[in-house]
Amino acid sequence: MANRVKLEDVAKECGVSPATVSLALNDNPLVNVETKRRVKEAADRMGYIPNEIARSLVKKKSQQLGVIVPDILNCFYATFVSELNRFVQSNHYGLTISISDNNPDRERRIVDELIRSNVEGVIIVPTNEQNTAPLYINKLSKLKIPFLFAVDKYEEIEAQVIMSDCEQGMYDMVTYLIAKGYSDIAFLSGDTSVFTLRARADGYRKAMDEAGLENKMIRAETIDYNGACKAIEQCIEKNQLHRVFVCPNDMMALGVINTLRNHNISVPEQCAVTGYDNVMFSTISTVPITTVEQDICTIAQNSARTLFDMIGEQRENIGDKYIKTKLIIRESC
Amino acid sequence: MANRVKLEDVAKECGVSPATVSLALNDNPLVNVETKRRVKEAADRMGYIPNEIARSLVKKKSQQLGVIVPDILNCFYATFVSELNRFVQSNHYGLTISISDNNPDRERRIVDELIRSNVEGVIIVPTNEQNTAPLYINKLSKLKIPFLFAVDKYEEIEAQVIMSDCEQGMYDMVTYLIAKGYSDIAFLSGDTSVFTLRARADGYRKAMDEAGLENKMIRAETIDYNGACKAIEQCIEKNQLHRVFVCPNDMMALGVINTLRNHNISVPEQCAVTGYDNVMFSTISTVPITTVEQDICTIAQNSARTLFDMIGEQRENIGDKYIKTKLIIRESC
DNA sequence: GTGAAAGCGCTAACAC
DNA sequence: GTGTTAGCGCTTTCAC
Repeated sequence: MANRVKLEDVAKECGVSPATVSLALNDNPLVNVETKRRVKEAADRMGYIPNEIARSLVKKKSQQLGVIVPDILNCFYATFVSELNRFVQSNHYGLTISISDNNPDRERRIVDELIRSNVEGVIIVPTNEQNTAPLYINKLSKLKIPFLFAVDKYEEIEAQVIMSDCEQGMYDMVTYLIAKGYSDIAFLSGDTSVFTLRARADGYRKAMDEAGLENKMIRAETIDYNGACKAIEQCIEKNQLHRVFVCPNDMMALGVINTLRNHNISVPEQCAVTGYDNVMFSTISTVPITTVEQDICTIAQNSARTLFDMIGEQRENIGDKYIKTKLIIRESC
Repeated sequence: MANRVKLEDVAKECGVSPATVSLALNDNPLVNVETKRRVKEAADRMGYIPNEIARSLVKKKSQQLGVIVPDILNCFYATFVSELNRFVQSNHYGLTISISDNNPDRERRIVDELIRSNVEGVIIVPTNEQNTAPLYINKLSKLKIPFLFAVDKYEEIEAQVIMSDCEQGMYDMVTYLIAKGYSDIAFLSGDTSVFTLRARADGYRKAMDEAGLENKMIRAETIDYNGACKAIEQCIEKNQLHRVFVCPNDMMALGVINTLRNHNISVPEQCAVTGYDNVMFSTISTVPITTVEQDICTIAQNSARTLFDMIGEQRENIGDKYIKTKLIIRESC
């Protein structure tokens, strides 16, 4: 970062003032075409690279957005970030990607860092931990830095949210299963402190209740692949299998399928299984998994667009958005 | 970014100069303890947040590193980024994560952006495309911005590289298979323009040659799940199955296993299968996959440490590092 | 111990 | 059309 060619050097080389160089390089129409050409040629030849830091300082605009995700190893979040990145880039903004490691405290510190580095807006994908009233909300509001929550939400917090309508998605799934003639439908649940998960359970209950069927909740220790495997092992031991196992995510569905198959229980013939999210795993399973797709691209694009709107118009909350989900029917049920 | 509390405001509030506030807040021992306390209290009370952009400008240090990965959806790269992030953070640096979408041109543009934003060093995970002599190398060198390649490399380029010893890893795997008594061992290959992939094929050949066994290369159109499925379907059609299918990555191994099982060919009894990388998929398969683990954590940490060294000591290339791999034996062979 | 002053590299009025 | 000037918010000599 030392001894770079700067505006002044180019100016001297061309025998004009730094101001003219600045205007020329920014294609200001006021500058004479010939001068512009000369300046640009010189800048190019001298290997001039503008210093964005200096530029940001004077413009009071960093041209950067921040996004915080709990975990980049989770395909779901990774897809979100990937889409968001594309969209933000195409709007000539930069995206600062931060990882909270599912730690609310780390999330808070990241917000601080983002503020210090002058991002113009922040998209927060909540951790899967309870977080009643993060103080950073106040900080961001006070500084008038637009922000919103995406993919999931902290229920107690009043703020713009953009996420899937997970309850409806699960309702659609269970309704479909019932229409197909199934009635012994169990739901693999887990820690209910996470909003989206509770929403999925609610969707299941609603559909079952409406059909007059009995709710059958199976509690997994963890809501992941291993948790599902263990839960099903127990069902098998106790000889309490159900005709359908509805899972709140695809990883669990995969765990259920693999465990059943390893016990020579055929899917979908003896037991049907469904997932949620439509991540890559759901196609890669030995039996492709019927699932509910969250339109993560739309969520990402909507988040970015909304944030840009908030930045431009100083508009605050424009009302939560719940993005429609889509039933993906494959062979596991 | 407007109307924030700044150093000057805190100075006025405390009746001292901005210089003193700056020193106090940075815990300079020259400042009187009592003054320091007063200043800190005021800064805190007034909600002062330092402006990193201004600070970077004057210090000529951005306190940021940049990393470029081809694709954040790939678990492998995601793990790398995740680890790198942790390590960089703990060194009080920020990490700018950029995604090249496997596009050399985009990679070049990102390097430009990183330079403009004054990162102090860059870690590049190459795209899977040929890239004989990216010009950005010269740019970075000329500006004395330390950089290195990690995970994979562009063969034609002279630069610091940190990656797994993939050839040795595959050699170990095939040697193990041979020792186990297998002899009809086929290798699923694909596009050989990628260095790491060619290295794996080389490791296979070396081990087979040494044992005096016949090389059996099967060419897949793409080196992913679907490519592997198709390739195996063809083998089955032509009735050309082999006793062992060695795959250059876990996704392909999974494709092979699922395809075989869907044709009621048992793994590992009738056909054994091996993977490479030890990503999550390899445990999640119906038959846990025997694979070669790339120690991605070590690669990430080594990359960061080396880059920090280069930044600190203006040291250039310190010789390539090839990280040892590890054979992970599971049930697929 | 503290303050005054200069300046990091750039932009944006306002002159000319 | 182009140059002059005054900062953006902070750090860092160097006086006092």
